[in-house]
Amino acid sequence: MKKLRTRFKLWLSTKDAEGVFGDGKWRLLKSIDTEGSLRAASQSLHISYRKAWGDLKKAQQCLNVGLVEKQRGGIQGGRTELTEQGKKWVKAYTRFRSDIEKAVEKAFTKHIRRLVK
Amino acid sequence: MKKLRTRFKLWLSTKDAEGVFGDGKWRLLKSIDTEGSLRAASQSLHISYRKAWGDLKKAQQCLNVGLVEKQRGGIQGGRTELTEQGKKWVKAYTRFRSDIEKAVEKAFTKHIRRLVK
DNA sequence: TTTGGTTATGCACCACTCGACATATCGATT
DNA sequence: AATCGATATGTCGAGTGGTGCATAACCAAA
Repeated sequence: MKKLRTRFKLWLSTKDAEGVFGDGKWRLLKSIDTEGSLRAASQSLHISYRKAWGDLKKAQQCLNVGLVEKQRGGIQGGRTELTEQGKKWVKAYTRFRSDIEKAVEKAFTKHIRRLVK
Repeated sequence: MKKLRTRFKLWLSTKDAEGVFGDGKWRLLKSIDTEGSLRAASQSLHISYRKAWGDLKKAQQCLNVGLVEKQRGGIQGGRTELTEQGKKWVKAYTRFRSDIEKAVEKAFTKHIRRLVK
């Protein structure tokens, strides 16, 4: 028997929209926070700017929350920063995700490991 | 703020293959157990027989475990039943998944709910 | 031995997602 | 006002996974 590893995906949805927030958008927000711009964040994550921009738009629209503050123009072209709300979301989701990660490992050990042996 | 719902996907992988077991294959095994055939199981789950067959093959090959016993021919055409190992997998994964489901709800309440409020 | 419903498997097509482009717009600084 | 790099947004093509045939093999019962 090959060694097994757990995998999981976690996200939030509304009645109208699937995937309004999840690991991808969480990583995006974190990256925006450290990089200071949407473009730099997308490059850092190795995803297209197009996708990053779409994801961010979707999250903000569906959650109806201002996660970031964007600015266009200027000599640096522009910037994107997390709002206080955005930072709160990152923190909360980080803890949320961490709890699940631990639970997955624990449950795997408890229920699957012995079966696989 | 729209009401949020948690979503998660759970699966197991090896170094060589992604998704050797997970919610889909778990549901498939459960359905095989109640339906008695792969065809009936796939119809019950509203997935194509083609996919069900492929999923089952992949799980058995990658886990290197005999999850089902199949029989072809006969007046009823054939049948597919879970082996003891298959039943053990279903039970173990059921408990595994249930633990995660509870953890997700709990963590959501703890970390996200108040933020959304 | 004919039949019928299932397992077995390849292949073409389809829907969906994402990435790559192509532009357009913005605006503080020079 | 000219510049420069980021935001904003549509589109088209590639990759992926699933569906829908098509077809073969199987075999207990009639």
